[in-house]
Amino acid sequence: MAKNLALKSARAARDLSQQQLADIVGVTRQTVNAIEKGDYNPSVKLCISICRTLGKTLNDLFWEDEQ
Amino acid sequence: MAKNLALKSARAARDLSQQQLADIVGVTRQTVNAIEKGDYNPSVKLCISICRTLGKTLNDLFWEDEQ
DNA sequence: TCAAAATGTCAAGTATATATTACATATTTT
DNA sequence: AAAATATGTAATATATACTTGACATTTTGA
Repeated sequence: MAKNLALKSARAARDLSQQQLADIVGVTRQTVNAIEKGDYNPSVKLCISICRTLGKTLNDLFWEDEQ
Repeated sequence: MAKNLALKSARAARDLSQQQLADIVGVTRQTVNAIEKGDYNPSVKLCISICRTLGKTLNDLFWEDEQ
C-alpha cells in the first residue's frame, strides 16, 4: 500500500500527534504510524474510528480514486 | 457490528452469489457471509475490493451514518 | 543550543481476520 | 418431488493486524 497522506494531513489539520490520535482510537502509536506509512491494511472498524476522530469519511481518507 | 444490508443489497443488485463475489475478490464464501452477517471486521483493502466489484464506494457500503 | 516531544523503525508476542473442511437448511430450477 | 445451488454455521488451522518495549533520529520550542 502507498503512504496515506490524506490521513497524515487530516491529523495535522486537527493538530494531533500520532500518539494522541492513537490514544483516542485505542491503538498504539506504532499502529497509526504504520497506517500512515502504508505498511499495513487496517480493519475497517479502526478506519471508521480514525475518520470520526478527524471529522472525515472513509472515502476522504481511505478511498483511492484512481483504479 | 450490525448486519451489512447495504452490501447484501448491492450484491443482489449485481446478481452475484456470495460465492461469486468471494471468488472475484479472492476470499472464501464464508468470509463474505461473515461480513454480511456483521460477524467481523474486514480489512479496508478487502472492503475496497468488494466496493470496486459492486460499483460502490466505502461510504456506500461501510460507513454508518449514525454515530 | 539544548531538552523535550514527535516520528521512524525493529524484534518478539498476542489477538483476530481469513482459510479449510464439513455439514445442515433454504431456495431455486427442472 | 428431486436435484442443484445458495446460504448459515461451526471447528480447527494459518496469516497478519496490532501490542509491547526499546532505541535512534528528527523536529520543535524555550
